[in-house]
Amino acid sequence: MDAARLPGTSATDQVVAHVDMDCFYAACERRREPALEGEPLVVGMGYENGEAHGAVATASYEAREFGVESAMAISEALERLPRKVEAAEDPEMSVEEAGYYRPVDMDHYEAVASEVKDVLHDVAEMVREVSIDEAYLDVTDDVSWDEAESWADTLKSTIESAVGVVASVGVAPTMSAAKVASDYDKPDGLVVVGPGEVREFFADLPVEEVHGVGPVTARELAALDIETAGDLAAADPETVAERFGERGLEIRRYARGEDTRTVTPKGDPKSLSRESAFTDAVEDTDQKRQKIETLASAVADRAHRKEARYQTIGIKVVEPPFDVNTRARSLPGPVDDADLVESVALDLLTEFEDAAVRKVGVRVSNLDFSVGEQARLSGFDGADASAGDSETTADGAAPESDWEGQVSLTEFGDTPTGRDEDASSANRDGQVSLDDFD
DNA sequence: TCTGGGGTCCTAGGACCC
DNA sequence: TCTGGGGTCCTAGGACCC
Repeated sequence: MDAARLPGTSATDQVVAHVDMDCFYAACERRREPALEGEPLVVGMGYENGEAHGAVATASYEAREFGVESAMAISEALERLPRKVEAAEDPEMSVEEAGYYRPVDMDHYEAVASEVKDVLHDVAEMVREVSIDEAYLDVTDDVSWDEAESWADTLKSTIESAVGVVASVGVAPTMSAAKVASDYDKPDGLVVVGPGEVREFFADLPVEEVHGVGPVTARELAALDIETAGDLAAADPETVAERFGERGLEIRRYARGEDTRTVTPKGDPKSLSRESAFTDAVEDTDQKRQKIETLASAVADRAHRKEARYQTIGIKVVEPPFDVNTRARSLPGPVDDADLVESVALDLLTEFEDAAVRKVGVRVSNLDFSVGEQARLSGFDGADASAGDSETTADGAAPESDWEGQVSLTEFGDTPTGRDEDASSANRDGQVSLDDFD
């Protein structure tokens, strides 16, 4: 709480910039296809040229004029904004009232994003990359409040000339205010909110603008007559806490301009997943199993490339209309084993054998980035190869290798208490067999 | 003619331990 | 036999973000 904010170390002393690329996917498409400049442009996820499935990932501002919005079904977007080619062939349609559609091409966007990130790392020591098109910069030591606006303007020009895409930038004393500021005057925005101006800046904004307030919370807040960020800032903390818990107090603090978070680099991921939707709901077991197998192998492959081992394997099954089910199973210790991901995922799927399913996903979590090379390099000589306390192993036996050269799972009981018994029972014959997980 | 896919964090209840 | 508290881990679901 406030006690943690000692004088002189308060997070409100920061100068934080939030950089948010405008319509990033669309901007990337235009960069390599300049004819799209100024035209209504929709980039669709799960979209293929000429098809109508998928959803809108990004709509250019010109496309938004036609009512096309992010996350909208492509089929609906097409009703509001037909494809240019079709409009050209149909005398009933006006080419003026049509637009261009492109499928998402993540590899390309990643490449452009890395050019942007290079610029950001050039101008700031501390950068937190939030997503492909968004980052926070801590420039406290380099930029005074007097210089903030011209500094941000220079940054915007640099990005545009070096990379060819446009960013909106917000500068504020806190991360939450900087984020709102970057969004305030989009596109091509530049908003500086000085220290002491944050509360006033928030006051009249709709409460949904506060980071962490989504549709559900906004609706519940409205029922309490809290409709602006100013209302939330002034709300009775006990009422908010009672209704929304700790999260409620947090969004209230954000609305008050109180945000003690500091800009730190993004750490290792907590989970990795892949999911995929069927064109129509599917009941056929083989189709479901096949998709799970594909996703399992993709997830395992990604984890392997990232040198992440995982202790929990899970699936997600979405039943129509949007009934999300998740199932997960934890292993006695972290593994890197594609076959195991597949067999556990398929086993978890059996519960949904008869269900109509519109989408499935596979996820690995409880990730461990620390042990992989150590286990290999240490040669299983009894050194602590895990992040946990191997000396607390129940039987005190020396580590032994099991299948695929991994350290015996008994070594990975992750707490000194309680878990070792589970681990050794899964390992009763001194070897881990796949049967233990099936 | 029905909405991608990739994440994070929080909460609640049960199991289990001391 | 009944009664207590503190703590961790696990699973499942939900809200939110981009």
